[in-house]
Amino acid sequence: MAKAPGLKDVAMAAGVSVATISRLLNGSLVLPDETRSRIETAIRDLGYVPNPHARRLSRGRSDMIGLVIPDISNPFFAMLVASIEEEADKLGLAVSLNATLNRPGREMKYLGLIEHHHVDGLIFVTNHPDDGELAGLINRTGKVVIVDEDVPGAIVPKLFCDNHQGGYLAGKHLAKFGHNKVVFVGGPEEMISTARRYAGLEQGLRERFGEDVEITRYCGEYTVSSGRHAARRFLDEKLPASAIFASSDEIAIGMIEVLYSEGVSIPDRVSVVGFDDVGPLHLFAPPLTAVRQPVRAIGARALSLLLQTDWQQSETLEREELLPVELVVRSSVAPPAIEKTRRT
Amino acid sequence: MAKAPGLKDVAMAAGVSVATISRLLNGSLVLPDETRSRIETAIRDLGYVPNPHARRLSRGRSDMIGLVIPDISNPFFAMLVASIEEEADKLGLAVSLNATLNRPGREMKYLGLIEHHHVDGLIFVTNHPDDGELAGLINRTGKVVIVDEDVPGAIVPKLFCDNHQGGYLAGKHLAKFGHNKVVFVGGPEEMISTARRYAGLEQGLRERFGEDVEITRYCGEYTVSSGRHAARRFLDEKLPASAIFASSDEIAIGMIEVLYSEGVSIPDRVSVVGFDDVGPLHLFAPPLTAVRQPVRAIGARALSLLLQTDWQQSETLEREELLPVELVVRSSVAPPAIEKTRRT
DNA sequence: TTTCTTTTGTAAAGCGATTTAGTAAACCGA
DNA sequence: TCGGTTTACTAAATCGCTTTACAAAAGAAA
Repeated sequence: MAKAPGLKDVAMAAGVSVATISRLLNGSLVLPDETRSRIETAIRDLGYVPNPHARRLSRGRSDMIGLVIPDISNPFFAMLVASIEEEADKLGLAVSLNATLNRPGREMKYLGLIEHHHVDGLIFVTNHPDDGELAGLINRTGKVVIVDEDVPGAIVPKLFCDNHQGGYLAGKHLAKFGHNKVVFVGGPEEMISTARRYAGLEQGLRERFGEDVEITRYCGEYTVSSGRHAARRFLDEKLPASAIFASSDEIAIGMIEVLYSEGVSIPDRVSVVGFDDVGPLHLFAPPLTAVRQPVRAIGARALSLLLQTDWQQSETLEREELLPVELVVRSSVAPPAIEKTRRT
Repeated sequence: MAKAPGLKDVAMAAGVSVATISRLLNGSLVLPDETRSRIETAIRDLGYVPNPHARRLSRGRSDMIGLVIPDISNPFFAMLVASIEEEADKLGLAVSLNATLNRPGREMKYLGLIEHHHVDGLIFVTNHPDDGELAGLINRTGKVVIVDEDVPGAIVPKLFCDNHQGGYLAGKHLAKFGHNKVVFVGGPEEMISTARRYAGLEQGLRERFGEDVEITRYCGEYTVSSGRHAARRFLDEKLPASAIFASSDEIAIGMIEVLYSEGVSIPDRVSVVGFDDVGPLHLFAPPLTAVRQPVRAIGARALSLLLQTDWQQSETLEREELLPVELVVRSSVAPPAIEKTRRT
C-alpha cells in the first residue's frame, strides 16, 4: 500500500500549488470552475484526505472536544456520552473520552488537555466535592462547561437537571400517599444534587404536612454499594420511616437488593422513589417509581453550550441552566401500611 | 495567560538545544546528571508539556486508538468502552470514540481513520451482517481487532465470548428443568452470535432429550423493540414452548415487558434465560437467570490484542479467541407447568 | 496608452515537535 | 603525542498543512 497522498501530490497532479488547494479546501479562495474541477478531480483520483495532525498543528486547534466523565460504565454517564458524541459527530467534531474513575488528580490532568491545545473545549462531569482547587484550575483554563454536578466557584456555563424540582415531585408524590416520615438517601453531602433534591423533597412534603414532617438524611455516594449500606443502616436503625427517596438508580438498586434479601417488601412495608430512571426500572419488582432525568437533552445542550458560548464575554459565562425532570409513576409507592395500622 | 511554552523556550532556559531535550525526553540520549537536572528544572519551571499535535505529526503516529461501537448508550457496549478506556489510559493511549448508530457507511468512514493516520489502531465492534465490503476494507487497512461480533472474511485478530458455550449452558439448564420445547430469540440471523448460541442451545437440549427437542427460532435485532416484537409473535402463534432463551439483555427486557403486560407469568407459564447479564437483572421480577458475558475481560483483552499483534506476520493475524461465559442462576426458570399438567 | 483593479494564483514562513547525521572536546592506551 | 574511541551535544531537515504577503495577467477606466 503506497503512502497516503499528500497535498503536494495533489498539487502536482492538478498543476497548481499546494497553497491553492489548501485555500480552496478551506474556502479562503474562489477559483474559476475550470481550475476547481481540475483540482477536485485530482483529489478524487488520488483519494486525498487531509492529514488531521498536520492540520491541527497548523491551525492551532483540533476540532476535538474532551469529555471528562467519572465512569462510562455507569448507564447514566454512558447515555450522556452517547448523546454528546452523537451531536459532536454531526458537527464534524471528534470526541476524546477521559474517565476519571475516582482516581485523584485525574480531573486536573485532563483539564490540562485544554491548556496544551489537545482539545478545543471540555465538557466536565465530576462526582465528588472540590476544595476549590479544581474551580481555580477551571477558571484559569476556560472553555469548560460543567455538567450534572457543580464545581462551586468555577465561572463557566453550567448545566444541571432541575434537582429541586425532582425532589419536589418525589415529595409531593409521597405526600399524596400519606408519607410524612421518609428517608432521603443522597450522594455526597456537599454536592448540589444532594442538597437540592433534599430541599425539593422537603418542600414537597411540607406543602402537605407542614411541620409534621420527618426526613432522615443519609449521605454517601451514587453507587450500588452505598445504596446497600444505606439500606442496612435503615434496617438497623429501625427508623419509623415509611418511604425512601433514593437519589440515583445505583443507590436504588443497592437498597432494593438488601431490602429484598431481608424480606422487606416494597411497597407494602416501605415505598421507594428513585432518581435518574435510566435503567430498566419498569421491570423491577415492583416497577420503580422514579424521577427521570432528561439525559439526552443534557448531552445535546452541553455541547451547544460549549460551542455557543462567547468565551471572551465574561458576563455570559456565569450562567446556570436547568433542564426539567419528570416523575414516572409506577408501583413502588403505596400508602404507609405500618402507620395506618398504628393509627387505626 | 501567556502562550504555552514550547521546546524552544525550555532549550533557551536550560542553555541547550531543542534536539537535546527532545532526545532526552524520548530516551534516545543519556545525559550527565548535571545537564539532565538543569533541563528537568527548566521543564518544571516553565510547566512545559509537549504539544501532542506536533508530536503526532512528527512521529507519524498518534498514540491514540479508535473505538468503533454501534451505540454507547447500550450498557453492554458502555461497559466495553469503559474497560478499554481504562486499559488504554494505563498505557498512556488516548481513545477516540466513534459510534456508528446503525448509520450506513459509518463503519467504512471510521475505518478510514486508520488509513489516514488519525489513529494507530482500531477496535471494531459491529452489530449487523456484512456483504464482504467491510471485510475487504478491513483487510486493506489492517491494525484492526474485531470484537464481539464477527466480520466474516476479515483476516485480523478476533475476540468473542464463547457463544456456543453460552447457548449450551442455557440449554443444559433448561433441560435440567424439563424444557424440551423452547423459543430461541436471537439477533440477526447471519451473525455468529446468533448461530453459535443457537447451536449451543440445541446441543444442551439434545444431550438430555435426544430427538425429542423442539426449538423455534426467532431472529431479529439485539434491541428492546425486537424483543417486544418476538414476545408478541410468541403469544400470537400460541407456541407450545415452555421456555425462552433471549439472546441479549435488550431482547429479554422487551420480551418481559410484553409478557407482563399480557399477564404471562414468569416462570410459571414460561421460563426465561437471558444473555449478557450487564443490567440489574437480579432485581427483575422474577430475578432473571442469564448467561453472563465477561465484558470487562473482553475490553481489556481487545486492547492487548491490538497492541501485541505483530501486524507483519500474516499467520498470527488469523486468530480467534474465545472468552468463557458463565451461567448466573436466579429464578426465572422453573419446570414447565403446562406440560406437566398435560402429562399427569 | 496608461494606470488602477480585479482575478488568479504562488512562494515561503510558520506550527512544534522528531530524528539523522555529524562535530567538538575529552579521554585513553601505546 | 598521536590516532582512536567515547562522551556530550547540535544543526538542520522533516512531518503535512495553513496562511500571509505578494505577483503576474487580465480587464476596466481615464
